[in-house]
Formats: sequence, C-alpha cells, structure tokens
Amino acid sequence: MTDYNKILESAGLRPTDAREAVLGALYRIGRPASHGEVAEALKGQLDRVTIYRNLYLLEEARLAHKVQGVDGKWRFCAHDPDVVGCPGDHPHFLCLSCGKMICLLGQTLPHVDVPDGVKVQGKQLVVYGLCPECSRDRQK
Amino acid sequence: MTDYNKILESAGLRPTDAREAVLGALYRIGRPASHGEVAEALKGQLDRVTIYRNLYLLEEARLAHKVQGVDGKWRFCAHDPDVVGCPGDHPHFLCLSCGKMICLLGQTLPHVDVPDGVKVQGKQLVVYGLCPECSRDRQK
DNA sequence: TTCCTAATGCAACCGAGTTGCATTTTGAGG
DNA sequence: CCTCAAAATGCAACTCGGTTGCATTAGGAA
Ligand SMILES: [Mn+2]
Ligand SMILES: [Mn+2]
Ligand SMILES: [Zn+2]
Ligand SMILES: [Zn+2]
Repeated sequence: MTDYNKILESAGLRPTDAREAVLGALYRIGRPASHGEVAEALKGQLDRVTIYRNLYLLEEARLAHKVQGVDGKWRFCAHDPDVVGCPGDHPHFLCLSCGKMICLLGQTLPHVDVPDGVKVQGKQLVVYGLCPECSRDRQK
Repeated sequence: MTDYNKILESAGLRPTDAREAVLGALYRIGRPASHGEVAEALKGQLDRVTIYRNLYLLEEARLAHKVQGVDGKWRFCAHDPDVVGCPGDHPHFLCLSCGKMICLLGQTLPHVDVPDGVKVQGKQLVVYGLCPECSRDRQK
C-alpha cells in the first residue's frame, strides 16, 4: 500500500486529504484519467473544482502528466516519481467508444523538424480507434 | 482565382453560397483554421452553426482535414484535392500564444505499436510552443 | 495556542461545440 | 420555365468541460 502523503511531501505539496484522495485515485485507475473519471472514482467525495485544482497541481509538481484526447478532454496519469526524465514522453491511445486512454510505454515521440524561429515546448502523439473490448463488442 | 464550386461539385457537395464562402476562407487562410478564425475571416457573413456544419461536411468529403490543438479547438485545413493518399497525415505545430497552427508538411507520422486487439482509426501528432513572431515578441 | 497562508466548497460563469425546428434555397423532373 | 421534395440555412436554446471569485475551513510555523 502506497503512502501517497510521502509522495506529496517529497514533491513539495501539502499532504491534504483531498490531495491524497486524488493522487490515490490516479494510481488506482492506473491509466490516464479525465476529471470526470477521477470524480467518479471518488464518488462525490470531493467538489469537482477541488479535483480540477489538485490535478493541475499534481501535474505542475510532476507527479502526473497530462494528455488531451481527440475528444477534447484532458487525462491525467500518475507516474512513479522515481522515473528519470520527462514523463509522459510517449504516445497514447484513446478509445473513441468507451473513452479509455492507454499509455503506450516503451516508445518515444519522434523528433519533428519545425520552421526556423519556432520554439518547441512540447508535443503529443495520440493514436485513436477502438480498444480491444469495444472492438470485440462492435463485431457482434 | 480558384473555382471553389468546381471543387465542391467534384467532391459530391452542392455548391451553395455558404459552402463556397467557407471553402474559400480555408484556402485563403492557408493553414489549419478554427471555427472562430473562419467566422472572423467571413466577418459575420454566415451564421456560426452554418460554418460548423460546412466545415464538418468539407472534412467528410475529404476536401479538408482537421486537427485538434492542445487548446482543445479543432482546426480545419483545405488541401489540394489532387493530392494522393490520406491528407493530414503529417505533424502540426500550434502556437500557444497566438493560436496559429501550421502544417508540418514533408514529414510523416511514425508507426506506433499498439496492444493486441486495438483497432487504430487514426493518429495525430501536435507539436506546440511559440511561433517565430510570438517567440520574438516575448524576448523584448 | 495564535495567526497567516493555503486549500476547499459552492455558485456563477465561459466558450466551443451541438441540437431542434421553422424557413429558405437548391435542383431534379415535369 | 414551374413544382415540389430534399437539402441547407438561421436562430435560439442547450450541453459540458473547464475556469473564476469569494467566503469559509484547514494546515502548520512560530
Ligand atoms: Mn502516458
Ligand atoms: Mn495539416
Ligand atoms: Zn474502448
Ligand atoms: Zn504565435
């Protein structure tokens, strides 16, 4: 059983109840989760604004990374704080049917050439389609 | 001067005034443009819902491709209908300051390995940061 | 304990995108 | 040319993820 407060403190964040709950939910879900998914996992335990603000803080503290699916929703994914390097630097898959997102670990984002003068701050590669479950359901 | 009606008809779309105006705006803008940018280019000439619906139809008819920026807004880009292969299959750059998007032509999207059973329908690679103009402005 | 600051809850707001429906336009067939 | 059904448009209302302001509550250093 993970001690989320330890993780929060080592990242310089106050270990409040709400914060612990949000981080715990992310870890339990185990894949990038939207605000809504986190709220659902916490069953109305917290105000949705508190969830929003804590997800934002977790990301800023680098305890989570965020990706936007082609459905326009942001998803947050908690990673092991011991991992070296910029986390989230991998492609993601989004199921257009059920909305689940999956980290495609073990693959890096490609280098992209940009025009002179452009300052790159980040990039994201989102692959979308149907997850195994939804793909199977659709065939029936 | 391009004949947008010809293009519309050859794609199986009725060449209405609104349609011609929207397609023309996309061509004139010359880079992926959001609904708002198209509306602005047309100076209130059309209802915004009409713009939405026509952008959707243009994309469906493959006269334009669409990409979502990390700001959550969709951008539509008209391409030469003579181009072979799936259009839009290239990375895009989004300026987080001015919101302009640029097609990064001449580069393809990488192959991405997905788990067994996943059915891929598409992918998009968005690089974001500051465009040359905004990058310059920010230094002052 | 005290007291200042950070965090939370609640309500109101925002804006991109969508939907329903009445009205207008288009174009195929006569 | 007309006629008329289907397609397109305009307008209003709506959805929903995300944001903001502010009063209240909790955290923790002194
Ligand atoms: Mn990830
Ligand atoms: Mn493009
Ligand atoms: Zn699915
Ligand atoms: Zn810019």
